[in-house]
Amino acid sequence: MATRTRRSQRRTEALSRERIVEAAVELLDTAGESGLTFRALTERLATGPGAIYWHVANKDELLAAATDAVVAAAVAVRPAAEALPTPSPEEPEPPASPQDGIRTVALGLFDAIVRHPWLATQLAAQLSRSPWGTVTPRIFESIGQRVRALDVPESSWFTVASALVHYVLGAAGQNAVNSASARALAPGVDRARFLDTVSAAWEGLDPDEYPFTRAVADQIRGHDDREQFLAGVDLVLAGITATHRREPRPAQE
Amino acid sequence: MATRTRRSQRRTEALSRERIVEAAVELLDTAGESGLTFRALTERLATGPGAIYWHVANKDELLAAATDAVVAAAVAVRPAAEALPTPSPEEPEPPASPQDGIRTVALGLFDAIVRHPWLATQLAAQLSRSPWGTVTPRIFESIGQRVRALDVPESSWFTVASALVHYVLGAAGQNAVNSASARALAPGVDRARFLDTVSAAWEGLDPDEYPFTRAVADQIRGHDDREQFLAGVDLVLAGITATHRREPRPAQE
DNA sequence: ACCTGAACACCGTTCAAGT
DNA sequence: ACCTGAACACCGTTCAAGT
Repeated sequence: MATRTRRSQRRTEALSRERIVEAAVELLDTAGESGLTFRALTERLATGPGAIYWHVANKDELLAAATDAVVAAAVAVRPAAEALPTPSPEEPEPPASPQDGIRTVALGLFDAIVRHPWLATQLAAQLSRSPWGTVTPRIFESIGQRVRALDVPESSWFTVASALVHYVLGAAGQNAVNSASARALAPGVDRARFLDTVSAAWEGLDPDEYPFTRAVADQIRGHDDREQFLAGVDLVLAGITATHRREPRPAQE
Repeated sequence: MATRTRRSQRRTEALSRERIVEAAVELLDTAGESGLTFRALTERLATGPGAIYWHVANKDELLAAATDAVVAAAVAVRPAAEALPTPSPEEPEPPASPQDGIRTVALGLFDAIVRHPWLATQLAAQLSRSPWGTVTPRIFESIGQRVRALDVPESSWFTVASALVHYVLGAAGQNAVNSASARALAPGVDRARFLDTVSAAWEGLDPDEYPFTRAVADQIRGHDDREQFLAGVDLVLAGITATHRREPRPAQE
């Protein structure tokens, strides 16, 4: 169907790395990870594979660029909820707490993964392939700046920021795709029915091997992904304040 | 080189799903994710592709099975450090705290990812593709059983266990592969030099955009992955006990 | 400097045919 | 029931050739 859709409509705009990455993200969003091929890309951009390879080294680099673009947009969000020191010095809104800032950044990443389900896998791949890339520092910095504003000794900045980033990525990665896979697996089925399916599957597990999972199976039914994600963030935040109190409690070995 | 290594040595053993998965894990360990192909697999098993497809539906299922096998072994570890109620009722060792149990399970997964770097990406892929698969319940159950032993109200079991699992997967995924990529990227370079490279790269970032990352760049130099991973686990554990105290503190909206 | 498009090596998967 | 292996469709990547 749609036999050879010629997309020569706007051959006007010159090809650029930016346009290629943009097309890649669109392709990933609409067709999934397996949908991003150089063939599909050339058709969409009305060009040949050689043209793409002029701007991008290979597919890995393209995936990294797509991931970075989406992450950059996600962590750069400075919503109304969080009032950072504004460029315009007038109207000094009451600055939000660093905790709220962290919640905001975390939710930004969470929502980004919901919008772009492929991000979960790509994030893991990117972070593991090159921690010195652009993706890691971007996320780390965004969280870290808020950690600095917390009451944490400088010697623990790295550990605390890392813990937060790790939780956010782990949770966003798993939680968020639930909603996506609910859509993907059964297009007509809504979220509630999807959760019912998972819940039922868990209740069907072996009672001897999976007592806990079975016990909480019904808690999954009504739960809200974002709410639970935030509850986890708060848990980590509570751990930070509990661990790094005013009085420097020496580690009692 | 090694022109057509015939592996007909032990054509004796019959092919089985188990042997295939085992070979797949070995291939992933030695040759990386891109090294696992049906061609390499058929050569290693001295068979044809059709034989493999008789036991395994497709590559995705094979990857899922390989992931599950490694995870099962990782969370099943019951080291001497943690004394669960033993099958043999004599010699009742002092039972370890649930916190220690959680640390043990977390470290087990951490170490598994260090030994099998491909696990980080696969875990993200597997968890996102099918939360109703075997991998998620396995990890969830292992952590959850220890959560139940903590002083947490039942209504929070699901949230608390999820938070722990998310941190562990996020942290293990990112942290662990650092050591692997250090080896992969520069075979002769040891870990200390690798950390130096990352640290130097972070120090070279834009001072305006990355003040925090630059500030902690030198903290990365001497840090121990496992130690930091455990510090994060303790942070979450501290948050759990701080949030769920004896006196049921009503949420003051 | 930027783009074209045929060509190549390789991959996952299928299937008629064997035992 | 289990295995063989040729064949197919498709993929990432290259490169001589154009402008």
